[in-house]
Amino acid sequence: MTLTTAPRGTFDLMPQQALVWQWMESKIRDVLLSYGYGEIRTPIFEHTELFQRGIGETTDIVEKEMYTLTDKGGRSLTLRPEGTASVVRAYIQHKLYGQAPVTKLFYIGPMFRQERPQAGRFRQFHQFGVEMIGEESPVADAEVIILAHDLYCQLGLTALEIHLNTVGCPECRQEYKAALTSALEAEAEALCSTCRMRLVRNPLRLLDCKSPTCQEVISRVPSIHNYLCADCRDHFDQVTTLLKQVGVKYKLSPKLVRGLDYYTRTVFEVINNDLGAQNALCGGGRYDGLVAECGGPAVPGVGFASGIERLFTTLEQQGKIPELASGPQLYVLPLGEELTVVAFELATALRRQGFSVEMGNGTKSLKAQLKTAHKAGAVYTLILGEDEWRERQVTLKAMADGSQKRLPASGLLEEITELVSPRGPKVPLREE
RNA sequence: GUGGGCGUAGCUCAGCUGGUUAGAGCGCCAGGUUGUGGCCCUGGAGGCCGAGGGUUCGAAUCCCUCCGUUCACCCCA
Repeated sequence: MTLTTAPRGTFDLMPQQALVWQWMESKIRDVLLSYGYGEIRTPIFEHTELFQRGIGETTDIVEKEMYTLTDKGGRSLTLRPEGTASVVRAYIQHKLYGQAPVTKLFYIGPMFRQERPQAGRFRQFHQFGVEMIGEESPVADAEVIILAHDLYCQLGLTALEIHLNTVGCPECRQEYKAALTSALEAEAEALCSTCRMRLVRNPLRLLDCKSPTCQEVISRVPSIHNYLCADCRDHFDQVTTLLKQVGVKYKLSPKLVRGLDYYTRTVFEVINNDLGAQNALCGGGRYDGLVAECGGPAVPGVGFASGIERLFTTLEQQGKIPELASGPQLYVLPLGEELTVVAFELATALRRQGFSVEMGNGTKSLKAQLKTAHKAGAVYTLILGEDEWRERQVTLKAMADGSQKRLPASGLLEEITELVSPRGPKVPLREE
């Protein structure tokens, strides 16, 4: 059983689906490149410590979701559970801060978290994400949010919500945390057990607890917006102003805090409410302390990560996945075993001219082979039967309307070139 | 890690309160057309009914255990 089943929470992408993924990936790359982001490909695993330091020791990801292994040299390595830490590590390692004031990078690839799978959640899943490092202006926050918005628009998606909030800087957040804690301690009895834990360890995370009784208590608690310092207040106002300026709609979500420790000031999510319980298509925000925390200079950063499986589901729901035909241009169809060799030569010659060509099994009937060609989505079939081959001719049949005509094998290439253009590169003919 | 649903043909699923050789649709293969696909008709192949144990004269059906899967909680993409 285990031998013939992909591990829990993982899946195979079969050829038809892989076409769709290639399509999504190329769209994503097009948009990100046009916004000035360069692709970075980092290792799929890193030193465990990077994630512990970067993401935060008390986060769920680090506490219970990492795939960690010890290699033969005794090093602790971890399959990356997210992309930002690796990008920041590479940024520091390659001293990109010395090359330009602002660095704009994107990544796309698999991530790994050991959680129980459910709708929209996998153990190996795929994300793309952007990181803009070195820019502290709110313009950067706005650019990143608008990029996410525009990218989804480019893909044809509608009815998505942008949820926006700020979690302040370490200073004003500390004040807010204190206020929050004292406000909640009086009512600690009414909170759920995990929230009572959070009250001590990370009171901010308590805000988005889904338990109705907790929410009832939380609804009476002061908002972080009353505790922001002047700079954070100003920063957030400018972000919202910029979004309004370019007509990007958002919802203010004062209880949005996000689960990774590195966020400062702006945090946001893009939500698709039709996705089920795991409805975040993308999440991100500003992380002004992360680069320093990871051993680099004190430079600010902002970015987001977007789930590709969830993007796929959303595209599917909204009917935005185009037909991606994959049938061969030509289907060479020999009748009888003797002509199979001739057909094989012909198919090879056509492939070397860049045409996509499939070939039938010459021991099967014409009818059976035509059926196969039809199912494969062939545009034309080339029938190689004894009758025509006696005169060194083949029958070219258009599958769309069934029309067909005989052609001399010698002039075949010219005829075909007029009908279809090659999909692939020409292989140079070898010199005799 | 916790809880609920579901595991029957390649796929989607019937199979009532246990009762002889386990079914349908789609797909696949072949034939109806001595060399012509799509539509139609006919036939065929294909199942240790998730695995193991138990109850019973008898289990796909009832009970237990395990495995897988799915949804939800926690949390997140």
